[in-house]
Amino acid sequence: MRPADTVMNFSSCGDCPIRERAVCARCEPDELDVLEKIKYYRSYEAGQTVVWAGDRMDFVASVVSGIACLSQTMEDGRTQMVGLLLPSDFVGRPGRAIAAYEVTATTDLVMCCFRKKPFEDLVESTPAISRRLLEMTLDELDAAREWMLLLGRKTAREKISSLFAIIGQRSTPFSGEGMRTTLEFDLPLTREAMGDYLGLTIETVSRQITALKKSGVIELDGKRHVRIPDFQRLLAEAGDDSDGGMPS
Amino acid sequence: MRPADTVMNFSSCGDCPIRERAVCARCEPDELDVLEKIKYYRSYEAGQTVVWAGDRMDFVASVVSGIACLSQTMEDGRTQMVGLLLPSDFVGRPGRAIAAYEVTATTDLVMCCFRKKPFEDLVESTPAISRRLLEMTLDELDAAREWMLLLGRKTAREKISSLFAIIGQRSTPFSGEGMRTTLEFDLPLTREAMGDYLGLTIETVSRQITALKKSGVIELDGKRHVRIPDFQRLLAEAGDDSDGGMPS
DNA sequence: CGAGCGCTTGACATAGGTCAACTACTGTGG
DNA sequence: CCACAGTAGTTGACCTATGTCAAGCGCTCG
Repeated sequence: MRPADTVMNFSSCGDCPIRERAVCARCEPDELDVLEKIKYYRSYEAGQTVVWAGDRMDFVASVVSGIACLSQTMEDGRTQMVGLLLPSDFVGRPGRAIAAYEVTATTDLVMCCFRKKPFEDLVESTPAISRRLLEMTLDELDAAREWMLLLGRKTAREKISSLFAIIGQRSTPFSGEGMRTTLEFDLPLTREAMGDYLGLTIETVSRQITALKKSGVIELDGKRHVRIPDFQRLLAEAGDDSDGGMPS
Repeated sequence: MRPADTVMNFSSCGDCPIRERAVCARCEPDELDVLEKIKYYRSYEAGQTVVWAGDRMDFVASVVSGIACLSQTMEDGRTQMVGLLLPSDFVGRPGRAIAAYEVTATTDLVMCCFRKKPFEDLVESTPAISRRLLEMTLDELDAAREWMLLLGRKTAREKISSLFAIIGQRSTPFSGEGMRTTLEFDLPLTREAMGDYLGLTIETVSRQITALKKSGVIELDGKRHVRIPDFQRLLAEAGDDSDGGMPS
């Protein structure tokens, strides 16, 4: 089975949908020209594995569209997601040849890949890239630490609420109009992926979603479509001090 | 009460004990000269708070000696440690004015501080610093993700074993001689700090330590001194695939 | 139609949390 | 030197949130 032939209705970095937020966001036109030369696109179908932990990884990449998961697995099969990669997020570590985590496509996925060696050289020579990379890495570190609080100290109900708050906020991109009170989105994750992300079993995920529905915090339309009638209420359930858990 | 007057038996960057690993590790002598001008030392006693979450923070710093903890607290008081800062680790985020986490001195602590604005300018103008900072941030991100697996999926016994494995390895600095089978160190953390780090209560920490002692995985001398007769056995108890949980 | 997958629900088990008592130190003041 | 109080840690009894195991539903695909 071949990678999905995702429609790509753009051709050059200038029209790229993640131009403003990806690792190349700060590049000047001449720097983009250099990037163009070493970049190529790859598509994956939902469910496919992009890289296995321990594999040699000869590229780094930006997520262009779709969602990818970064996860870690213990010998006995317990797994923990350690990152949820949305469009513009960066995959791979410059300077490391072997992938530390498994990367899987959760939905159909398009990535903009750069061959590793040339990209590493560019990081060294192009401050616009290395600065942006540092900034993005610091953001990821903050997100990871936020997640540590969730994993270590929150209850199952708070965990689910937090996840919905994050997905809700990120899937209503820059609707700057303050915090809209009502919100609607499709869950891009299976119950199992949610469990792996939250450190819960699939059954607990299911039960807590049902419970949140019963108390009116969320409304479901089918299994995947979620409506949040009162976003502040959701944040309260998440145990968050009103910022939805995404420090910037 | 004033900060502890810790003995500092070095005076310039050239003799600094963390010269090889800190954010300044890659600097040339002339670059160090610039750093010298904006640096100053601060000491804290065990237990003191270095910065409160939400406070304005006008410096960034390297830990020179002692141990600091980074932690996050929810409104109702639940707290989670999100970082254990050992000598050479970096504190603060360039580009951010407000501290996102609380920083406390767990032992007596000496930090090499840089005023924030001049340091940020240096990061922009000195590739040796920005590169090292990126590298250190990526390492921290890896450590945070390793910790997410621990918090989300490990049992209490595995958590304690993992913590001991990490402290054990880091406190036997570069004894390159492979993995010595036996190992000995002092715990720099109270039971409470361990609980906050591992997402456990103090009682569970205590019980699991007792249990590990009973099964002969560890030996105690007083409350704080730990001896590991068989390090491989400890790693096995930690559920780690033999690397002690510190990817580099 | 049957198989398989994603999800839900129930009954039950248990790891870890909670509450409370107790020990062992350590420092303070009389 | 002796209370004394305060801090750090341990242990026990009990409780509950979450995991485990098992059954079943409602899709979609072949």
